Amino acid sequence: MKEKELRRTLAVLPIGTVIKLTDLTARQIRYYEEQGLVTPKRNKGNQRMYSLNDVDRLLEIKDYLADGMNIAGIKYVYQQQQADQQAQKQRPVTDDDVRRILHDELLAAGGLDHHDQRASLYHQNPKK
Amino acid sequence: MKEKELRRTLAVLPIGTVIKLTDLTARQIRYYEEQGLVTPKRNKGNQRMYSLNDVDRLLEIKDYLADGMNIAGIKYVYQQQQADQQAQKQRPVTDDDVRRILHDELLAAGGLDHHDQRASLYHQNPKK
DNA sequence: AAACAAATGTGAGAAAAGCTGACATAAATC
DNA sequence: GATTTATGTCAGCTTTTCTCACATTTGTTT
Repeated sequence: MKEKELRRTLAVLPIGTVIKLTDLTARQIRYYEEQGLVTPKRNKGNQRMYSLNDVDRLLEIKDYLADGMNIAGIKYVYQQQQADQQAQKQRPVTDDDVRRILHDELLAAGGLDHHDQRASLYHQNPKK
Repeated sequence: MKEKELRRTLAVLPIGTVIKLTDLTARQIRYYEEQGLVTPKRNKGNQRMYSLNDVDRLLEIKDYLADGMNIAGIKYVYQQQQADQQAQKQRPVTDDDVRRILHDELLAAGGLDHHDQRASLYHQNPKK
């Protein structure tokens, strides 16, 4: 997984932050979770921790609802997407895939901005 | 400012998250702030909120300290960097700069992954 | 219209996390 | 051996988050 994606999946945002970022209420956010639309991690104290991807997901949900779709509909959309992804995994790799993957790898290799090798968010050092 | 940079400057991480990310103690993090090495924002409840850039800064500080540098030294380094940036601002724009800027802009224009135009993390909608 | 379901509001009581300020301590430096 | 530097620890208080329950609103169904 590329470092940018990693950063987007890090569950580091408490619900208060998500409230500000999405302009949803805590009640709404927890309700959408109850409905299985988002699944935040929990910290040691059992508090919900969200990733940037979760925030995007919540903004999407907000949009869908504003469009008149109901939660059952949204649930269906996400189930469908997941099914698509599963199917994708079965599909054999084409030449075109190879080219695209190679291209992505090159971008990733050149795009890092770590300050040095000793300590980094994404590659933890062994404890001393 | 490009959206990636924007994301890195968003002060959304409470100290508990930063502790996990940096493996520093709360005491250390607050002490470095006391020494002017980081300046987290505060939320409405007066709690410190850190950005990803702040986290990088803290990891840097950790490295410097591990290298035997003391806080006065680190302070000096950051003052120096800030002075450099100030000087940079005075300098006129060269042809090379223009090329680099144009290149960055193009990358940014093609690299966005917003789901749609209505709601987004980085361009808030007007309240209804 | 009455009843129902969906989505959200609201409040209580408890737990977790964060704050400041003070004092303690280990290691390095004078 | 006295100071300074960097960090640990504790106490008392505030803020945030948790779950659970009940209320309200709006659109749909009998």
